[in-house]
Amino acid sequence: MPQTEDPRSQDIAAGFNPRNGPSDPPAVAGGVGAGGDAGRTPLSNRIDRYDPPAIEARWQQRWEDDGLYHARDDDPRPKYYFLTMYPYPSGDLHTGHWYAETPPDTKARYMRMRGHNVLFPYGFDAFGLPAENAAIRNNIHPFKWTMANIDRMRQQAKRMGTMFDWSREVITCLPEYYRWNQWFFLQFYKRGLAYRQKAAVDWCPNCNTTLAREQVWGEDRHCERCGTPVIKRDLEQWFFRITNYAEELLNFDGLDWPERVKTMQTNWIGRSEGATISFKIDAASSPQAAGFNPQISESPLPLRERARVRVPGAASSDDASLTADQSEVISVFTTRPDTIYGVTFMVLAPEHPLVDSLTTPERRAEVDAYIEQARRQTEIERTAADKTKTGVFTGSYAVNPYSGDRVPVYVGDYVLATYGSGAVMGVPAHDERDFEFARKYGLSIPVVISPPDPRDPSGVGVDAEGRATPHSDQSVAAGPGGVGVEAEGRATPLSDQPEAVYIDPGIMVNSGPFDGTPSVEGKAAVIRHGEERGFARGTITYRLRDWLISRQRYWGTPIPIIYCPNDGIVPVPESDLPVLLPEDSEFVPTGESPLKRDDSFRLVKCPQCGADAERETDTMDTFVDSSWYQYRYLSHDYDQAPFDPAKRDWLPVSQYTGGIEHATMHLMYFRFFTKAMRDIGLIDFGEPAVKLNNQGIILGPDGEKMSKSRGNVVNPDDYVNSYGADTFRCYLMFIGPWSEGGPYRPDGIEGISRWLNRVWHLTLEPPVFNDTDEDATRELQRQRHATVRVVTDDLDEFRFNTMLAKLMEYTNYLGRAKEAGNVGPTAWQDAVETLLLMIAPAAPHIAEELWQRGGHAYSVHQQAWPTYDTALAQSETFTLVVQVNGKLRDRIDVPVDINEADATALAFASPRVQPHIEGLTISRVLFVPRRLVNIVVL
RNA sequence: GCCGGGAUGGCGAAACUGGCAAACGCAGCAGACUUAAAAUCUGCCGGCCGCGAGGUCUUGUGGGUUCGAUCCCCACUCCCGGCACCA
Repeated sequence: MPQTEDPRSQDIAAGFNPRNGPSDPPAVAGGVGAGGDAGRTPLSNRIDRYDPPAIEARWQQRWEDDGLYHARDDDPRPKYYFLTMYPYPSGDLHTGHWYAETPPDTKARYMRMRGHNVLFPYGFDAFGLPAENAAIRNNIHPFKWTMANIDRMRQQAKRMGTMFDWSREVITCLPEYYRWNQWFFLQFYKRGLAYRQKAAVDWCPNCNTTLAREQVWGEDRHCERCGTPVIKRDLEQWFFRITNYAEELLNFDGLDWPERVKTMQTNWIGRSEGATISFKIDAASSPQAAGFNPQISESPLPLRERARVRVPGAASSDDASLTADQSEVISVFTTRPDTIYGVTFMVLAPEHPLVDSLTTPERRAEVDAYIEQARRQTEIERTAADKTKTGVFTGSYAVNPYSGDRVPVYVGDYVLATYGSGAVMGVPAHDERDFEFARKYGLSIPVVISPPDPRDPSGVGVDAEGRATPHSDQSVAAGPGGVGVEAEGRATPLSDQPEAVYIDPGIMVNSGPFDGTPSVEGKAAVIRHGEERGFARGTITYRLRDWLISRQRYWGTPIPIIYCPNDGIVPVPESDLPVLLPEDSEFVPTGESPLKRDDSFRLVKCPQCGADAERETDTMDTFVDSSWYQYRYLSHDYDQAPFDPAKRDWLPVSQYTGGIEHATMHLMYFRFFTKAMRDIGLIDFGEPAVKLNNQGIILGPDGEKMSKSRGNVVNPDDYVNSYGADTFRCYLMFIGPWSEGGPYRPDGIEGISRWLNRVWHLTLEPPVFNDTDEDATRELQRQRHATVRVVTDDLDEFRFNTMLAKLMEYTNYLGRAKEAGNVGPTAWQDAVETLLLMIAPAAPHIAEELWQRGGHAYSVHQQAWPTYDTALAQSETFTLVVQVNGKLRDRIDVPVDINEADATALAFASPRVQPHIEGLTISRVLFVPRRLVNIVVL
């Protein structure tokens, strides 16, 4: 048994004070896990006390022996694919797993009782760093470590009493699984969805690997897994082109997903509408003859490629016309084309490929030094929002294609190389960053947008009629200490220098032909103007970056690529898959993947020319594995394709559940993969899961994240051993709304335990029936129907806490009815049966036990969910609330169908109401059927 | 800074579409059972005033709408999450 294999749980249990503790021998000895047929042995000797460990072990064995939870492909009932995020096999099934998995199990069991053929599979996300770290630390092979953990966790998971269909289990580190990761990679490569590129990428110095942008978190840009701040490194890496789907990923039509997730993904994708505008380099100032390096100007701009420029309505999406001659043109992306006449400088990111060629000889030393210091800074230092903007002049000028202004070109590290085109136009009057930059370097700050409201205190340039007035005199020269590289072109006479930026919409001023145009319309007008003349175009830019999947680690899927001196990048032929991860690689804590030093893996012949070649030694991000695992569950040993197309009618996933922390990681990749699979032709739908529900995070009793180092880990085994799985399951659901999570409070579990004990005794010790009272019997029936209604609604909506509250209320009511002994025996029997059916999803073991002991046919989990009749659920009377001026004054029991006249009459007749209305004028009387009467007095 | 979500008894929480605030449970108090304890059962359990009947206040703060507001609107405080020099 797993609990005896785990020395830790024993240690902790020793100091634990359970009700059915070790010193308290079980009522029936030898029942626990004694044998597979224990559940089939009729219980002649009655267990009079509720003994969860004995009951639970027995039923778990029986269910497994019977294959009760195997989902059958040919079952005629409507299919319902219920998926819960599979766990990483860390070695211990902890409270978080219980919290993530037993409430969904409750819902899945409920759906099954509602008549669906429910597939509820489970598996293990088996590749990943911890296995490799354990290998380095303890000299255990990651495979052994992982498989041992899986064996252990599988046993622990079975104690949860879930209806997981273990016959479909998926383990991602097995070649039968990961060969399909490689197969997907090859399909993606064929279609340009997988590509290799050198880029400045995020590197975790602790995990010794690159990370995807999604896996870098927080203000300090730390590794999502280990918390270490990441650094940037220039590396050749493999990417999946998720940005191809940026626009489609913004569309959540038909998806029943939490708003929170949709919002997070929308923000993450970060769509911006604007324009790409080309500024020509002013030939007179450019060091063209000497400085141009054709290699640089011809090298692809990674930033531009990855910014997925799209042109709505344009005939061609090829932006070559804007950028063909990059040596002479700087492209910028702006969301404010309406401010184009306010440009007084340009800033290039230090990594921008034009920086070198634009730097004049006399500026060279300063620019090189600046770039060097920018490179030395960490990502966090560079992107700290409160950092002062810095930059250096390159010596070159660019020409504003709209105004003809000649503006200086700077290099500044506040411009990101990875967004837009890596260059910005500086509009200091209408952009806070540009304003700061201009102040610092003494650049002029001409106002080109005027606030629309003439009474606006900062409102300059709007006349009495609210129309804009020309602003030929708004530009101003440098502030004190300015180094002063002044834009040339138009006159910029002295005037008031704006004290603050104005970023809101307004009226375009000082903007040539656009003067007087509202800025909102001006955006389109400016773009149109530029498009007609070939130096601008409407552009949509996304913040989303392509998914970096290369990992410099051993324990992952080998990327099926060979590098040949003759043929370059050569994909491994599909017939050669899987590329097996070698088992005998040596683990040395050098921070490098063992694959790099494993010649028997690395050295191969080129599949095309036979020359000596090398394999890619990086492995794939483990998020690749989880991007499509739901398909593999359908046919986990199918060897012709990722999944057997004959099983398609399970798809897509009907209900998915998992932690909110995956909103912008797994859940983005998960959607991307399904869309890519659709485009490959494997499936005919574009979203992986119709409905999604997230659970919150269960915290330690101290309200902090559970962690071994904090010592606040709640070990489920302790509670399961003493209270039973049913109690622990229900308690986790009772704590509060499942989507909220929250601290685990160890004392609260007593209440659930008491409740299940009450259910036990209530069921097994029927009332002594006295004279049957018709009213009491009818009330019993009403309570039954009303409870079924509430519990059904609550389960439909994932409201496990209120479902359990209602069941407790019903149990309490039954307790009183039993005490009174005045209900009919048949009605009582129905009432108790219904109770067992309703607790079956949440507390499957005790329900099964009591169901059997009640003489019913096995299994309670194959019964239909109880139905209710709305009419029968309704009471014949209700409590009429009587208010005077909205204040409660009396409550009167009245028939449900009481009419207004009668209700009002009763209200006025009430002795409690009288004193509050006596001598006062009645101004109104309100009657709300089935609710109240409110008497309004003056 | 921007975008979400939230704030209700000693605690976790509930309250349908604007209609009895605090269901259900924990903790606490009192009682029954017991030689005693545990377990179990019963009752009480937001604040203030009152012997009581009852009155009065109360859902983060301040306003508003309404016969009536935990719920809708405005302003604010605090907490949590996401994003953040994204042009």
